[in-house]
Amino acid sequence: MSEMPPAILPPERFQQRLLEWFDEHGRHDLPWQQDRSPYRVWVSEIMLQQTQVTTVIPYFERFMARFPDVASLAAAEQDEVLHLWTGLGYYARGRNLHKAARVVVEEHGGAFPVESLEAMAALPGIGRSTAGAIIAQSTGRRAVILDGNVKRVLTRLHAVEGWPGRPAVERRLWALAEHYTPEARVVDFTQAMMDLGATLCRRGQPDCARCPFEAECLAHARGEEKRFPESKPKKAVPTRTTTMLLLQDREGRVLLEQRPASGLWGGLWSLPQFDDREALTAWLAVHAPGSELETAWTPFTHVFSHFRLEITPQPARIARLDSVGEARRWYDPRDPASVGLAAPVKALLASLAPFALTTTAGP
DNA sequence: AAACCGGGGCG
DNA sequence: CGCCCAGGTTT
Repeated sequence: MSEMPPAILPPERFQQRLLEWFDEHGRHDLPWQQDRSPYRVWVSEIMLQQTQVTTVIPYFERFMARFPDVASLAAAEQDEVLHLWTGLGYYARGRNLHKAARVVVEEHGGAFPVESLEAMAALPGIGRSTAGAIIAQSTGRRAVILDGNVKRVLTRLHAVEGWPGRPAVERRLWALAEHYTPEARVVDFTQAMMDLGATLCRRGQPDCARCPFEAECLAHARGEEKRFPESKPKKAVPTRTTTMLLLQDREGRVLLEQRPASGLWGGLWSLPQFDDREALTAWLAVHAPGSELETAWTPFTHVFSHFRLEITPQPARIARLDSVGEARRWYDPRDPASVGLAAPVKALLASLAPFALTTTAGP
């Protein structure tokens, strides 16, 4: 122990008061609290990473009915696993769950390596906190957890400044979690910390009046409980620009390109994109000679989570194009093919449809 | 509409 | 390491 966190309450008193609260107000009859095998705890923890308890319960029950143990899960086809995951979201976690089951069977003889935090955390989809939760809940051995609920409780109790995603803040929170975690009754203690965060120390409307730590909570003393944990600093999002080619043939059909399988708009169909007008005209000269450029449309902005994309639509006309090659197709706005379209492309094509009709019907 | 969430993957 | 991502739910 290099640096002791400031002791608001000695850990023994914190534990005692938390467990008293848990005995009376905690959740004791969740499906994964019966028969706490590593397998059942693991599946529940992975499901709970992304979804609330009430939603998870029916998924958990269906999952256990079909895959009662790690061997049956490892033997299954990935498609069936993902089928049972449908609606939960984050399908990468369903895939990791399946992968981890196979690792447990093939490399650990079918038994979860619960004697080793490192071995647990090496399994796909299991990090430090989830590894700690599985070990604590399934073996009762002391292990520390730090999920979103625990982070919220600890940042408020100690008024920990800074976004918990920052490594320095996260280290502090792990030290605090270490500090408070007992040797005895670890199953109840970890569940109690999560329950406290989920039911009283909520993000939006914390119920401080019922909290066993109302008198000690530093954030509450300052009247600032809602300020903790600090939210992720939102950085100024950069703006990128692109020119999209709206190449129409005589019938008003539009040339589309399929995006690479991974990355932004992976596998979706989009308009041919260029950094600027010069790149676009150069491409046209090679691939669609005889095209006539029309006046560019007014640029508009499509917002992503991490950048803004300013799109300049550049319409052009061509009499005929002999071959469009692989990963390109003509798209008829009046008879849309059922393909995935990038959102702004869909909007552009929709705005195009009436225009195409009038021009083909006109003189 | 924005914030949230644990771990994986990438530069 | 620092940053981004997934994708459905909550606020």
